[in-house]
Amino acid sequence: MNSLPRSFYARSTITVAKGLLGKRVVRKIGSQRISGIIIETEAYLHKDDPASHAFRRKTERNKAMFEEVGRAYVYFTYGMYFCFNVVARNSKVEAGAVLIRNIHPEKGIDIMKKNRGKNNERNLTDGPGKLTQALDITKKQYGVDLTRNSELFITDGLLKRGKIIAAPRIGIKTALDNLWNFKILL
DNA sequence: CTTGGGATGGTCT
DNA sequence: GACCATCCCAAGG
Repeated sequence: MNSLPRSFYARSTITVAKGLLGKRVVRKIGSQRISGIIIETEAYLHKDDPASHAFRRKTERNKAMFEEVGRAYVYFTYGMYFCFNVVARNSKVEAGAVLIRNIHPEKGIDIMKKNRGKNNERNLTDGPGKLTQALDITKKQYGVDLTRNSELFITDGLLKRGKIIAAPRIGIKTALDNLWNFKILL
């Protein structure tokens, strides 16, 4: 299965956030392969989104949000966890990214359990900090090109259609009337 | 099932 | 010096 092309990510951030639902995240580490189906995402925009890291200005941390679409934006948060985003925006705006919040584990479940230090399959990847732990995504993956079949990429999934639920984004205190958290019913 | 507090450190003001 | 796009565990219903 081939990676999604750059053009997939060169659309409005909200469109891409919805479009990523049902797609497959693949992590290759040596001969090991871990994968899961994306079931929850969030869109983060630019100047019109006070909850976004890119709201104020381009900085060392958020610069990926302003650079090439289809690459990974990884950041460290709460002193302990990494969050994995996909850079996505149309040509009219300067910054944007989609946070991957929840994936349904597919391949490499034993490796995920080992990476997480947990055996409970239910809590393996159902949160942005949990799935980066399970897939061993850290700042080393900052800026990785997700359109190439290398260490980390995204392909078409098996899910073609499903009902999408929009809700306020999690863990933020502003812009709560923007329903930019998206989930797909399996 | 839900709630609340602590862990922990980079980033921005 | 304050703020986090979080998670875990323990305690209560």
